[in-house]
Amino acid sequence: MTMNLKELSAKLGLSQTTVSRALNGYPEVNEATRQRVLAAAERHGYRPSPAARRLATGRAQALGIVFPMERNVLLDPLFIEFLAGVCEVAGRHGFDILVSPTTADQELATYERLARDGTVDAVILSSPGLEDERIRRVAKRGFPAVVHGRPNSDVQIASLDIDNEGAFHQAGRFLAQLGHRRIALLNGDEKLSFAADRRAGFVRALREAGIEPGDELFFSGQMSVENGYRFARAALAGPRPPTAFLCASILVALGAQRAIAESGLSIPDDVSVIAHDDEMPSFRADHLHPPMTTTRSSIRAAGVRVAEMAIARIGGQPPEGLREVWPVELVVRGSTGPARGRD
Amino acid sequence: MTMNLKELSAKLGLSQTTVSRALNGYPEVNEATRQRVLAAAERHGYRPSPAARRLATGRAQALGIVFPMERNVLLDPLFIEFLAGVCEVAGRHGFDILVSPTTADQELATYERLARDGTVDAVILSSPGLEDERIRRVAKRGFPAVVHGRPNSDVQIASLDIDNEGAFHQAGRFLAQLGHRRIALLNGDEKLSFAADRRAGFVRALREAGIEPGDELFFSGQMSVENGYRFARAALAGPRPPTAFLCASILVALGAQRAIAESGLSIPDDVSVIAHDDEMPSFRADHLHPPMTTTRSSIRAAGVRVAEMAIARIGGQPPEGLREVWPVELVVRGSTGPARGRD
DNA sequence: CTGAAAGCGCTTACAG
DNA sequence: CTGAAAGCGCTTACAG
Repeated sequence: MTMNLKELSAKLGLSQTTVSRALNGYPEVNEATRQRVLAAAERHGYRPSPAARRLATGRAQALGIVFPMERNVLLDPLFIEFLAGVCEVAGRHGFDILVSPTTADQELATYERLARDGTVDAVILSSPGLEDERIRRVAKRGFPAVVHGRPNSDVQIASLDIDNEGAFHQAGRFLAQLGHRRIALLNGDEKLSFAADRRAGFVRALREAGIEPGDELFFSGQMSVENGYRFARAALAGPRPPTAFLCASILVALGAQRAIAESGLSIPDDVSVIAHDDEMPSFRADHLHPPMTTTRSSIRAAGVRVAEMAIARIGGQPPEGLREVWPVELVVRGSTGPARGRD
Repeated sequence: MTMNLKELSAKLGLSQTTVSRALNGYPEVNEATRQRVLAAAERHGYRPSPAARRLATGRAQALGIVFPMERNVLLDPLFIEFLAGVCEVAGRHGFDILVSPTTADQELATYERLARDGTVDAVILSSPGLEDERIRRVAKRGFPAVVHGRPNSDVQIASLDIDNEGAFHQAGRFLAQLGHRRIALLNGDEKLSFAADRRAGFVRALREAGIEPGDELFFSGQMSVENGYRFARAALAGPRPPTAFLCASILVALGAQRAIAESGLSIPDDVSVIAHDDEMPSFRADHLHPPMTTTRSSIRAAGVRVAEMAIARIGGQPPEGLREVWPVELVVRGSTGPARGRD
């Protein structure tokens, strides 16, 4: 039916061995022979069977991403941008992406299945809920894996994270320098490490500026428009209404903007706003009104780099050299300004 | 190294044939034998090699989704919800999901590769940019495939779409019944069929209500917050400011809300707003202020059903019976009200 | 530079 | 109810 190695070799009057070698770019093949083989393969539309190759070589030419179905952090729109980045690199290298659905209680089992099965050559641990056990077990197997996030420093595993602590430290310091003393933090879910890190950076900035953080200005939860709205509304209605907001995402900021407008306040005259910006094409910080000051880091670029690291690991590169923490840039736009002397 | 069929059979003192049959639930195996085999497999942590099984059977136990990297419709946050639905079903049936990245010019080639390779057992054509050639070629191969969207009626292929025409007809009629005569359509990119269908439904509603659609109230483009803002602003600044907006998504409506507020108008007293709601957990229509009237259809449920259809196709069910168009519900909430007599 | 042959780990007629 | 053997379509020592 469909052209396979055997038939192709027969047509060429060569052995399967030689044809296989010619096709796979082995050096010991006569150049004229190789050309003949390549031409014939092209002409007959020969495509090697991935299943057979996989069985013979033990390599899958695929990257695995486990998709935990209930963990709504990953159902987050951000995930698609990250995936786009991973796909970009994978496509360039001829790798497929296996998105393996799983429930939370089976997550570890799914990783181990992928690792043992040979269904994929490497696994991307893409989730901010970094329970150490999961990472530790994957790392222990020595199976190529890359964490998007921050593993404990004693675990031998490739990883990429952004400097969440530094980002919100920078943002907090900037607001303090503008004279803000009451700054609300509209954070992501602080059970997740990225959000905890951001809080730590923000608190450090406050301390350095001599501001004692008041608990009523801390909010944490899923990064959604409605939480942004709810949190900002609560903050503004409280006993010490903030003059500035630091938001975990553009979506959160969108909700906050609305609450601020409803309170009759304007940005940046009455209230300053900074948001973390993962560079989602559908909600661009520079298209908001006013354009928003952000801590910026492309989550798509992170996907690109994580995939590159995964492929490097497959190629035999050890995890030690593959640990990166990206600095985050503060991009000052129109949503921030000096605090009004209402303190 | 790792436990395989051969070793397991040796330990049991049985042939590979019998062990394989016991494991795969074939009826002709003695029940006692089966129990013994199952127990041993469990005890030794035996997992059959997917590559070997695939080579032997020709089935991959995987569903393919081609991910066109530039087509930003798919980079859309909606895609992740759709994918979540697909994953849910795939997981239940023991299928993996292969997300195959591709560039627009190689899209067809990627489908055909997946179809021929046996890398996947079925393909999900998940994109609103339904060029007929692509679908027609996939359909012609007879390879199991399901379209998320509306193929031409003469193409023999399984498909699921929502009734976009009916949805916006319903929404348009509802607004007209409330007395609105100047209604702005903030549509998605009308080169894509879902958006073209929505426009058609809306125009039909206008005609039926005796309203001649004024061109300056039609807007079309990527469904983003900023487009919602830009379009609504332009509409409100025009010579015939609308008293109602029909928006292609919650994101678009979010932008429109903001433009409306900036114009000093309030919802629903001055202006009514309806949006199409794909039920993204991060932007819930009922959590907006005021809660938004929507045409509602769960894109995640669509993912679920599309995956089920794909698996049915793999099971041999012919495409003829697998064509569904889901009705869309109009959910009336607080963002719509009677038109003020300003006309 | 080329080839014959074994092997990757399963499934499945076919025979008993 | 069970087994010996061929086959799925590749790759890769090993020999020449």
